[in-house]
Formats: sequence, structure tokens, C-alpha cells
Amino acid sequence: MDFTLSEENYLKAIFHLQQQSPSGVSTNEIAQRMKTKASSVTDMIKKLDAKGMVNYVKYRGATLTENGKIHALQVIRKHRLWEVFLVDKLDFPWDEVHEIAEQLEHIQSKELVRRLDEFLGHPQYDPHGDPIPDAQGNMQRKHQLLLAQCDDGANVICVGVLESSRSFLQYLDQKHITIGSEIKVLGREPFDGSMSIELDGKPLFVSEKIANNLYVQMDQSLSYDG
Amino acid sequence: MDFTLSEENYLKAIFHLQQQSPSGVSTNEIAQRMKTKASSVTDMIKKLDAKGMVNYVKYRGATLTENGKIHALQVIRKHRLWEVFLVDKLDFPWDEVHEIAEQLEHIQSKELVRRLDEFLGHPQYDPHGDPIPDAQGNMQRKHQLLLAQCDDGANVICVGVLESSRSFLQYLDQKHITIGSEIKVLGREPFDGSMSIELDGKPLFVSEKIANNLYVQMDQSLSYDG
DNA sequence: AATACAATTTAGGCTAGACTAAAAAAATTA
DNA sequence: TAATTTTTTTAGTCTAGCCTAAATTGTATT
Repeated sequence: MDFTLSEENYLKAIFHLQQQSPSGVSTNEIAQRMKTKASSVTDMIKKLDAKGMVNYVKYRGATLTENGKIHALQVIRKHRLWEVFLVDKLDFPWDEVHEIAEQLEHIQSKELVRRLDEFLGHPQYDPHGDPIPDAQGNMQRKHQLLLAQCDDGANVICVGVLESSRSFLQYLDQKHITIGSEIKVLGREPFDGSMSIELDGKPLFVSEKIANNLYVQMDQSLSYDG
Repeated sequence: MDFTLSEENYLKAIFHLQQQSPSGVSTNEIAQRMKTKASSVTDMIKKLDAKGMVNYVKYRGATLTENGKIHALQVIRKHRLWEVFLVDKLDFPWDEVHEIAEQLEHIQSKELVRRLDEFLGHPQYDPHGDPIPDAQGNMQRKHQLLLAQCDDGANVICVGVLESSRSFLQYLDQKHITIGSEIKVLGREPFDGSMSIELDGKPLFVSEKIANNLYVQMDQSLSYDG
């Protein structure tokens, strides 16, 4: 079964939207994400339904079939592997790789993906901390804990970003917040939700919006005695 | 100026055909190479003419303009750089990289090409011995000397292939003829043009067709005293 | 339950890039 | 040069993927 570039982009979009609305993704949601019109989406989900990639019920939106999910995950796998390549091997800044990976993810060659994965040392996460599905389409659960949800005094490690817009990533670069940074929550301002933290030993203030877009993990080395 | 995948493929085809017919490439020649019909070609060269990429005269075929040539060379540059990547970094066999490079050559990002070139160590030749144009579109002349044209007794080094069809490349692999192989011409059979050679010290017979598809260079280490 | 509003689908068009068949021009042959 | 063949162009179709406008269905409100 072959897919056009457009079909693959729809599958990917539906996959991502499905995370939030597992009961069915609406035409409008897809249209908004793909920057197309609802009528175009209707056409395409009919086509994907005919190909057995989604289940489509008129006026009720679409859900991926098992095959649809597998294919979407393969595209996501390629996207994230290429991002690792661009950052680790070509030294691209992490805020510049998304657009290029959007193109590279459509290159068709199973063997290429296999060898690329091997060349990169079978990475588990992309440069933004998102998990990379394996060749069978198994993907670890995304990180769940946001910095904003941490208790005061918590010691955590930055493991990923929620939004990966260019401006957010550039902000993080500027403040030297990277994946792997050690963060200690010092306290927060009730009025605006901004947090006072210690970043790799140095004090820093971050807005609530920032804290809501940073995934963190409890720091194992400090969580038991501190 | 942006180009579609199809436009880039036409530019590339015209560039290659122009090497043989510099006075103008005919509609039929292009159609044959692109595996389309002549009428489709007429449509496209009109479009490329309007974009200033070719000069088109009705019934007289097309020639690339300076801009057209520059763009074609950039696509060829990308194709050959990706082939180097696939063979040198991902260990692909040289007969498997063409189809994948046909896809990768259309990825759009100047910066990606710059970094890829650097990552590969600014290679001058692709895995088949074809020269890689530089960022300005300058390309060395293709190798000119074919094994079939060598005098008896000549000591040469294999530097490239003319045709790079899969079956030819696999034949070379099987006989352990690689780029860099040392070849001494022992003699030839007048009847069928087949040649008797010494390959890295071992004797071998090759047909005229093989000898007509192998580019060689005089072996400098042996050409002055031998 | 009736009405109003929002979401979705249908109908019909558009463009790129292919195609076929027919017409026109160029090249070849007699 | 005239006739024939080949090449090229034109005219008209087709499909994918998008669009707008109108019609339909679902949802929310009274």
C-alpha cells in the first residue's frame, strides 16, 4: 500500500489529535491543524476510509484503524529519527530541524530507516524529548509531568518540551535550559503562577507559560535522601 | 523561485541530455528519458520557459538558460551528496542508492546541503565516480577515458562508471572491480572486442560492453617508468 | 419541541501534471 | 519538388487535492 505525501500528513495529524480526543477526531479539528478547509478534509478522510486507514462515520469524525495507526507511527518514527540526525550529526540547532524533518519523513525506504536508526545508535528520544516509536510502532508514553505541576522544593530534570515552537526553543537556549538540566523548584507566585527555580545551580524566574511547556522527571539521584 | 518535484526532474533530465546534444534537446528525447509522453513534455517546457529556466522554440526543442543550469546542478549536487552519505555513512551497497537519492535530492534546505557536505568532508566524487558540483554549480569534467580505449600494456586505475545500472554495478561487485582498482591491459580479442586484463594482480576477461562502461585514469605511479 | 447556530457534507470549480487523439510542422524519401 | 513518414503541438480528458458556496445534519437554547 502506497501513500501520497498528503495522505501521510493527514494520518499524522489524526494520530496526534486522537491523543486528546480518542473518541473521534472532528473534521474541523483536522482542518485547523492542516490549515485546509473542512470540505477538503471530508474528501480526504473518505479516501483514507476507503483505504482502510480510518473509520469514518458521517458527521461523527474519524478514528485511525490499526493499520492507520501503524502507518502514522512509521511516519512519526522517520520524522524523529531525522531530527536526531540533523541535531546530533549535522549540528543543527534544535529549533531549526522541524521543517526539514517534515520533508524527510516522507522518504520511502524501509532499509533507509533501518540503517539510519542503527547509524544513530537506536535513539529513544528526539532532540525535543519526544519518544521515537520502534520499527513495530511501539512508542513509550510521552512524559507526563510538567514543571508547573511540581511541588515546591522538588528536584527534577528537564526531559522534554510540550510545544516546540521556534520561539519557545530559542527562549530555552537563551536561558540555557536544555534537556538534562537540573531544576529545583524554589517557590511560586500565586498571582501569575510564575516560578522561582534553581537551574543547574543558578537562580531563575520562569513564567507559568514556560513551566506549562517543560516536561520534567523526578531526579532519582536526589529523590530519596536529598 | 520555487520548483515542484516534477519541474526539478525535467531540469535534471534536460541538463543530462544537453551534454550529448548541446544545440537543443528534443521533446521526444525528454519524453523517453522521463518516461512520459511528448505532449506532457511540451506542456512542461512551456512552463519552464515562462519561468526563465529554459529557452524553448516551437518544434526546435529546449536548452537550459544559465539559471536553469544552475538549478539543475544544485539538484545533481544534492543527489550525489546524498549518495555519498548513503554509501559512506549508512553502508549501503552502491547499487542501491540511486532510487533513494532520487527522493532525497528534492529536499529543500540550503543549510542542510551545506552541513551535509561538511559532514561528508566535502567529497569531490559520488560512489559511482561522478563529480559533485560545488555550491556555485561548478563541476569538474567527467572522466573521459574508457577502459576500452586504452592501449595494450597500459596501467590504469578505475575511477568511475558510465552506466550505473544495478546489474552492471552488481557485476562489478562480483568481479571485485571497484573504484580504485588497478588494471593492466594485457590484450584484446579483435573479433568481439573483449579484453584480457590484470585486476589488482589477478587475470580477468571482460567483454567489450564492460570495457565501454568503465572510466579509468592513467596510473601516475606507473606511467613514467613502470 | 421548535428554533437558531455551528459543524459537516455536497456540488461544482480550479490547477498541476499526466494522458489520448487529431492536427500541424519538419524531415526524409522518391 | 512532391509524397510520405516522423516529430511536435494542440485540443480535450482525467485525477489528486485543494477551494467556495449552498445544502444538510447535529447541537444548544428557549
